[in-house]
Amino acid sequence: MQSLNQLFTHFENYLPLDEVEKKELSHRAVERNIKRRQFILQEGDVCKYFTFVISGCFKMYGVDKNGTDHIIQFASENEWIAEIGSFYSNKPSRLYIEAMEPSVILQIERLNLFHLYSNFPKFDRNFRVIMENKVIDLENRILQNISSTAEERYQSFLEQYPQLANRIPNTQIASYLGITPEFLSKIRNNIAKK
Amino acid sequence: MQSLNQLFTHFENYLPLDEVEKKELSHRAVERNIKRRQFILQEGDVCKYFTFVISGCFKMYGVDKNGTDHIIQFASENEWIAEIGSFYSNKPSRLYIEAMEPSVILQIERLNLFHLYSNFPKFDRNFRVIMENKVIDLENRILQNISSTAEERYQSFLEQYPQLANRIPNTQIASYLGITPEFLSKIRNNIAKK
DNA sequence: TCTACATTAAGGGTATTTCTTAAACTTGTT
DNA sequence: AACAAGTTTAAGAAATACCCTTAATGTAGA
Repeated sequence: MQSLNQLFTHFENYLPLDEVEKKELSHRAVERNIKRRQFILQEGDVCKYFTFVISGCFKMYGVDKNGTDHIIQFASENEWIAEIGSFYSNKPSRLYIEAMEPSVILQIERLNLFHLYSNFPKFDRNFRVIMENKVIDLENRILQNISSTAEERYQSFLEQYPQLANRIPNTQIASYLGITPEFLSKIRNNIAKK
Repeated sequence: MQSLNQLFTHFENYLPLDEVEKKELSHRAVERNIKRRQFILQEGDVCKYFTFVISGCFKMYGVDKNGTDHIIQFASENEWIAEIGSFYSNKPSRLYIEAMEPSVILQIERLNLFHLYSNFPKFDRNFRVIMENKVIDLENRILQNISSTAEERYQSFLEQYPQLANRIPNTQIASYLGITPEFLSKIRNNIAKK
């Protein structure tokens, strides 16, 4: 299956899987087609899957008391997305994960992932490294958030995710940066003037 | 050694170590006493150690172009601290790690940690889980940062880290929250009035 | 132990950033 | 064609930074 090969290739960035591991993984990952605007996780539900994006794009976000969305993470091709807290604790999620484009994903259920972890230590290793990289990204984003103006944050977003910036609406970028769409529009206007 | 027992106990929260693993770990962890204001990592240096705090308290922070500190993380008893990006890539760190109190730590060097990972898969497992928990914390903090006012962020800091709040100066809390000390002072004044 | 220096906390006034609201306009979707 | 979603503009309001002063508290050295 094409999608599985893409996932195997992804693991080439870490410790590559051997044939037995590939076979085990292929038995435990399920491919799904997701429509634009379709949810793969809703607030109140338990996050049952670790999701790998084959094609398309997702956002994970929380909704505040005023009904405003706040995007914590985007995930596009070859990225993992899950509400980890809910996934491991089996408790209801406070977050949503929603497709921003028609997408294809591979999903691994909790017990299946546990099986891989327990029988093939390479998965512990690879996911340790995947998580470490996520920690690095999140710490950088925190530093940005507490030390930079909205305009600086927008500029670094453009530098860090040039592909995403062309793909998703500015309203969503504003939500990710923690500013209003109106203010982002003003920022873009300022930048254009320079 | 007392410190090592404290570290072994910490691993009881994950997959507890067996005797061989404890022995290996004890050969590869070095205890150090650190003075208040002493750095265990400075900007431009490579982060050579994964550090476990036995007692005392540290901050990891970046300094912006104006010379202002921005605290990314505190670490006190039984917490890990490292500039992971620098540690694994062997590249110079952009961050500092500094003791806020006289402290005792256990440090593991990169190659020693790699040895543990490679020979005792339990370390991959345990650090995978440690990293996952860090990702959960960081994602919560991001959500707070992009969705709440400074006063709300301060209130949740007090709820989440009541011990720390009594231990460290408000200037440092302000730096962690991404606001000026003056503004935090005003927030505290507002809260007191209620 | 005492003094000197540095750090911390609080407060006031002004400047800047960012939000809110509302409307008009454009683009995309069905 | 019709509706929903995204973008822009603008004015006033709120949040927060910046700069400065004073007072209290810690800390280190003679």
